[in-house]
Amino acid sequence: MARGREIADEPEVKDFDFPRVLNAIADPIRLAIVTQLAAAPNDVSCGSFILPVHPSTATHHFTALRQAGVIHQYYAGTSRMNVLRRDDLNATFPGFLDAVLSAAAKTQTSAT
Amino acid sequence: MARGREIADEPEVKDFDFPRVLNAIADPIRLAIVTQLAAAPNDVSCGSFILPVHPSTATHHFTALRQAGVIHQYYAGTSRMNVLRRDDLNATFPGFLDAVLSAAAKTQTSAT
DNA sequence: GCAATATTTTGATCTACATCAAAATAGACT
DNA sequence: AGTCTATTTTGATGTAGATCAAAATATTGC
Repeated sequence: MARGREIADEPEVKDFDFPRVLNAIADPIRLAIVTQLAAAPNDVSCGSFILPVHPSTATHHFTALRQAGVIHQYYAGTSRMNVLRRDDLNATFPGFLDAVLSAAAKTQTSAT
Repeated sequence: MARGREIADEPEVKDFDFPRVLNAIADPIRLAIVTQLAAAPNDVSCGSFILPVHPSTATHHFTALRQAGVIHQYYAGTSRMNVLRRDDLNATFPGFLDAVLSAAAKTQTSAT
């Protein structure tokens, strides 16, 4: 325990809003975050993503994903770790995440 | 024939760009257009959609959907008809359209 | 050709948000 | 406490795009 404090503004599953989720992943940078996170075997710290933007801009994108319910974040030491909310998304929007990931893999994201 | 002229800026299937498709349907008005179109038994004229925006704004949204490859448009008399490019989308992004439609049906679009 | 209907184009405005830089904060370690 | 690393917050800027109103265009039917 005490692995790290939770961030409080993640929506519960019952409050998931589909347009908001769509808007969150529609941004190329954020789609890159989601695909890199989905491909990683473990949780990923913010700084480990390969993104073509300034760290402060990346924070903004992580916040958008988190507040839409796409990712979960927690502190681990000085790093902030990111987890894809696969089960929550699958339960609420069946098939959506998988379809997005396979579609994104097909087209060049160009935001790496 | 001469059922109506085609509009020339619709992308071919091979040129489909997933981030662009995502961005197209991420707008609440455009998502409403897609869901209403998917639910309709026949092709739908622009004026038949129930949308909370000015007609000239609707035109802008139809253009975004068309240029992303989500819809096909053709003239029929004084009306412009809209068709969802189901087969093209399914072929390129398998499962994506169905997942979006069922997810959109679950959450209130609020843009009707 | 003229009128009526449907849609688009143009022009203008306004807001959302993606971006960066610099300063501030948080935790780990010595 | 002080330093180092990681990330966020604040502040400022710039641009994309959502919106409406008014004028223009297209097609049908008289």
